[in-house]
Amino acid sequence: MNDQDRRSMPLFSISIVKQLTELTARQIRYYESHGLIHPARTSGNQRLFSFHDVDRLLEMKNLLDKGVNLAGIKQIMLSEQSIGEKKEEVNRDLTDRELRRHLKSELAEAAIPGKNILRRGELSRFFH
DNA sequence: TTTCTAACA
DNA sequence: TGTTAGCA
Repeated sequence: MNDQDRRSMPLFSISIVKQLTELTARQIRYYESHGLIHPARTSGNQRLFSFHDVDRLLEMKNLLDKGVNLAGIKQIMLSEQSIGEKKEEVNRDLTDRELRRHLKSELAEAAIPGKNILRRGELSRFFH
């Protein structure tokens, strides 16, 4: 089993996620209804969150504390997804120089206190 | 007992 | 977003 499988493994009930993220159940469900997270479901229709879901929620919480609204968060999360895809796509056949150019344009596109994304480590190694 | 959906004095 | 109602 690889890291991706582990990160996307549905493990936590909403009560656990509430404690981990300090968000209310109402908020967590609301964000799901807006497509920001995609928790799995038990046979009884109860949500099961993965590390990946929790991670996204934590990032959203940080943005919320910085005054970003739901619409802004949606864009950030979406652009972060495209960054991940771009990274894989780019790592295959482009030079390091071009990789940086792509990532910077993505961040500029996000046009947000992108420091949050950088601080999480995902991209920090590309900006020394 | 906990979570779910829907709806609003 | 909070909160409540009625289920599963």
